[in-house]
Amino acid sequence: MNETLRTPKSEPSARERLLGAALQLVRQKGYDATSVDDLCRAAGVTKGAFFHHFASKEELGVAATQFWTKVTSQAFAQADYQHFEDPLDQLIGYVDFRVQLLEGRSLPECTCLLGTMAQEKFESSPAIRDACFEGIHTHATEVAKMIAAAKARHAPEASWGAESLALYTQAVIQGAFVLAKAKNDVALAADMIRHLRRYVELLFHHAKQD
Amino acid sequence: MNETLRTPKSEPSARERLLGAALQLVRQKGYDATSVDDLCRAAGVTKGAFFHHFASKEELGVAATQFWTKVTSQAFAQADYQHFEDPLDQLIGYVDFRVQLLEGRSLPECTCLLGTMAQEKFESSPAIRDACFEGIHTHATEVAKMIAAAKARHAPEASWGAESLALYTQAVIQGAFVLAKAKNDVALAADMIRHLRRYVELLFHHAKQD
DNA sequence: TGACACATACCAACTGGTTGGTATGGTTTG
DNA sequence: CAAACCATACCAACCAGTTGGTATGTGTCA
Repeated sequence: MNETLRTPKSEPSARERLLGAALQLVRQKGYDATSVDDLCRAAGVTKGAFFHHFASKEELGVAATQFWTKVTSQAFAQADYQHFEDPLDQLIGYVDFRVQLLEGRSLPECTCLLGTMAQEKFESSPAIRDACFEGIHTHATEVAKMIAAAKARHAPEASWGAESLALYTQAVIQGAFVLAKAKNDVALAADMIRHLRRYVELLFHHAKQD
Repeated sequence: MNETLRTPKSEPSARERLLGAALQLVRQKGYDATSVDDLCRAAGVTKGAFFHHFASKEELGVAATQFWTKVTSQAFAQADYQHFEDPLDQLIGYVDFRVQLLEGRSLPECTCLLGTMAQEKFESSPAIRDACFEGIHTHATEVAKMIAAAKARHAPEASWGAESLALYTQAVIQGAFVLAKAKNDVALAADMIRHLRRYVELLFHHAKQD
């Protein structure tokens, strides 16, 4: 809870190194296949340090989702599309940004920790499942704000809901990752997200023509 | 290779029982978390039988994807939408059918083995990854046939490709499963797939208005 | 027809290695 | 000093895979 209170400027603490290793390894190998020893090795700490900071592997899993949400939300907060005036431009800009995030990255680097862990642990660990959904929901809420504003301005009578569409954007992105992993081809994910872009455009064009 | 040559009418062989158990358990607990002992217990056979039929756990994983593809493709072949005359009606009917498949089912029962395994093993097992994509690709090709026919009749000038859209339908469905698992709510998946339905409608309505 | 050869299907018990987790002791820091 | 931090050594449970064996065919040839 009192994170990063100890090392103001120096290198990250063991806890943060473990969390960083978790973001990498879990996306690469999956949660179950990533052992505590793997995490300790990658973080350069021992098992004693691990269980000093986390009561269990599951607790690290939950903490990793929160760490992920913190790190990624910072990246989105600094993206260019945030400065667009028209919320519809912001929304389209967000979708394009999601495509940009794929460029030059390998699959483990550009895919989502939350979707990976949720898919694997939804039954066996409610704590991790809920933590994953909370992270997704947090992000989707930000997207829903843009959508709600764009809807108010451009399509106030539309039948679809802003939150539902926001969740849909996340579903498409998660599904794009699944298919990209299966084909072992990041470009496939970009192709899928471009369909999402077209859908958003059609939703608003369609509304305008009403 | 010479499957079910031995028991013409009686109960399924150990091999098929193991594959059936794999469809259930892997969707429920994931591939790594499903041990060989788990599979043997569920199938009512011993470990010796397991390794008589499969050289390794990975080989069972590959066989399970093929078994899954066989079973599910039969279900789609018998669905009502196949008899619709207009290929666009078929396509919409297919999407609606995917929603129907969710009703009254728990998450492990209605989600896709291929997406689950691909997400988990895409890095650690190329054999399983490729087998998953083959299954997805096989199904997507069937969907692409409907889309291509619908496009030829209703939107011949459309800029999007039939195969790309077919893959997109699968991406949406996979992503819907991921989010549904995270929220632990099958209804969310149905909501996502209804967005897909709207997208398809917009694509063809839009083309008609050109 | 009967006997031998061989393959398939399956089982119980075991093995070496890995797993998440613990017990304990030492070191740094406020 | 006391608390936070971290290392070493260790454990019982579990893992995929192996072993040596039995039971039941199935094809072949005298």
